[in-house]
Amino acid sequence: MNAASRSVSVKDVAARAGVSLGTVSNVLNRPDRVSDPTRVKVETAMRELGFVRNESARQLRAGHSRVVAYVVLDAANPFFTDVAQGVELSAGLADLWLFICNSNNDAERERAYLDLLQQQRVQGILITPVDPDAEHLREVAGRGTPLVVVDRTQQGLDLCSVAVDDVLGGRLAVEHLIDRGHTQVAFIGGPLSIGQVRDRWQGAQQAWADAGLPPESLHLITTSALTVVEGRGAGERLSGLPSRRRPMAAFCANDLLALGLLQQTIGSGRRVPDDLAIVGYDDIEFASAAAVPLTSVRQPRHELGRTATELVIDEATNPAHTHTQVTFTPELIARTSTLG
Amino acid sequence: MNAASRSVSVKDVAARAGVSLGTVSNVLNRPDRVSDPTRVKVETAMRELGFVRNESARQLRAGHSRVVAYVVLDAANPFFTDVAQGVELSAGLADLWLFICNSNNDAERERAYLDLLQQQRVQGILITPVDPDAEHLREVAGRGTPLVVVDRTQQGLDLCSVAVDDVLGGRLAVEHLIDRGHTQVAFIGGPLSIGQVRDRWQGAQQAWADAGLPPESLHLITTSALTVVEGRGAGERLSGLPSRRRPMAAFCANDLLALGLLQQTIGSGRRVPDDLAIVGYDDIEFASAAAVPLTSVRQPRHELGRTATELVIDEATNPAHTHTQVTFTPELIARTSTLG
DNA sequence: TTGTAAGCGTTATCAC
DNA sequence: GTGATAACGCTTACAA
Repeated sequence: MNAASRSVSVKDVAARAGVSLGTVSNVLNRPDRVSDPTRVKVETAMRELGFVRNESARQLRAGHSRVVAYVVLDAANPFFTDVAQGVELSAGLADLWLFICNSNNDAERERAYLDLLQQQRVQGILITPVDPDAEHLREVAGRGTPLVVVDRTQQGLDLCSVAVDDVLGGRLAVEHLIDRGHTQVAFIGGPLSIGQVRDRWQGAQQAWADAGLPPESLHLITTSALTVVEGRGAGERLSGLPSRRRPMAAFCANDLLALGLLQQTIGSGRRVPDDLAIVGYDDIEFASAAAVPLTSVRQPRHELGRTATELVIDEATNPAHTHTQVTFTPELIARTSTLG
Repeated sequence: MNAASRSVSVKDVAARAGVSLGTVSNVLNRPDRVSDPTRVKVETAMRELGFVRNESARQLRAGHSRVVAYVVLDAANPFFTDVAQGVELSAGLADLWLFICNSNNDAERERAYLDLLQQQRVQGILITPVDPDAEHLREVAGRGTPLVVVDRTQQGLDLCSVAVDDVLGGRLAVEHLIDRGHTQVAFIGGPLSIGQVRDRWQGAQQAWADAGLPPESLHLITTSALTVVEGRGAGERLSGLPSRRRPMAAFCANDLLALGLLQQTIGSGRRVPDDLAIVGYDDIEFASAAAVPLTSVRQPRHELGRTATELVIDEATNPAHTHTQVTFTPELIARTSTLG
């Protein structure tokens, strides 16, 4: 029971039990090949000494680990933890354990985690990358660690990916607002260096053009991050516009922005959706639980996680694996924030 | 570049560079002892072969890893991801990397993760346990893996812990409501098997008794989980009470409950705080961003994470380490949901 | 049924 | 400055 002591090895257990080291290993790995009395002796010794198998040695021998890792952009965004839940579920079925790593939107940290995980020889890496085109993602896969990009499609065919059609998602959101009769709409999101934001904005523009509406009545309001605070800021900018030109509807690039916008709108005495209709994106749990339940574009979060896990396992175990790009279809969930 | 091929070892690099294996190791660990031309040759070989250090072998040799893990109760609760952020920050300073594991409030999963992490010989484990008195927590520490309990105080002195005084937190919340003139208050939370909930409820009762108010006017409304959905359910039960006996104020055991209650209250046409004052607990970001900014009891989340990390590092590296129980003081943040 | 020994990839010690 | 070698703890043939 002394934390400072060297850790107990199979050799120590063998000595204590008065058997050879191979027998101890047999107790651990093929208990049926060991006689009952011997087995009991060994198990007793293990308990008495507080033996804990050394996974490094095990893995060094076996050549692979029982872990998959998911490197997320932002652990505080419920969207990613929901995807992670999907991963956990299907990883568990394959007897794999999940470690979540937070890159915090920092390319340096992302790289460092990727290096560490490769060195650990994890079974596979799932990642929502800062930059899906970064060379080092391809290197990882090339060096033998299966890797799947989550929430971004890959243009190349040299990596697996699971994603949602964000252009379509943007379309759905704006078509819905057009259906509700809006002719002045704000798109709120940014920075545009984030691919997801770019795609949703593009979809919004397409829907707008298809409806024959003039481009200048679809307003772009960029933010510096996809957070609640930025959403409130965008609301203030919106309020500042002269009422003639002020959009009566907003499509936010994610739900955190939409929740911030919602709060600022209600807080300044205006009503949702009467004074401002709001559409979010992701359909996180807080969206339906908002003071005014939020219309949002739903992504199949658990399925993203599940599919990504299946792909990474296939890449790890199936010699005939071919890289696959899976795209899911988003769905608009209409609630009070646009329906009144 | 073939994912199926055996992974490249120092031996392969040595062969390719035409040097001995020891020299390759020197390039990696003491580059100053190697002549420039040799170093360049070796580095080139590494690049060409796509060499990735094997952490298992490294760790087997070194005896310890560069990882700390934080086992959380619920990865989807922003409170825990905020604590995790504090951990990441200070772990980074010690050149340690953080893996987040989600027990999902399941004692079985918690155990399995603890086993895996011990086997991995991680530098230390931080954990918000399902049951802080569980024997296996003590066993972990006893077997040599430093372990710190986060967000629960330990009665025994045989483990490190960092926590917030939840009894005091409960007091602060209810004293605030008493100050605002309330004489009928509901405590909403559960299940009471969760220690945090028990402590907050106890603090609430103490404040109530100290003010000389009758126990029957402090209503206990238990929930089956600390979630938004349960908060809405509690709101419905509250609405169902005859108006004479209906409390005009509620103290929720965490912010997720409070947000659910807030939504249900506003959604059913009542006003906050005029018809119902609400106090939450944790002060997560969504609290201040709610439609009615939420009065909440703030816990120093980042500091919890930071301190826990420092303790676990001390336990791992300082032979004179003594187990320490750190308790932080919570703080009431008064906002519109009680102030009007 | 049990014991012996080789080897996984790395690092560090010691000769050269 | 460089190269051979032992050791870390475990698993698995194979020998007894």
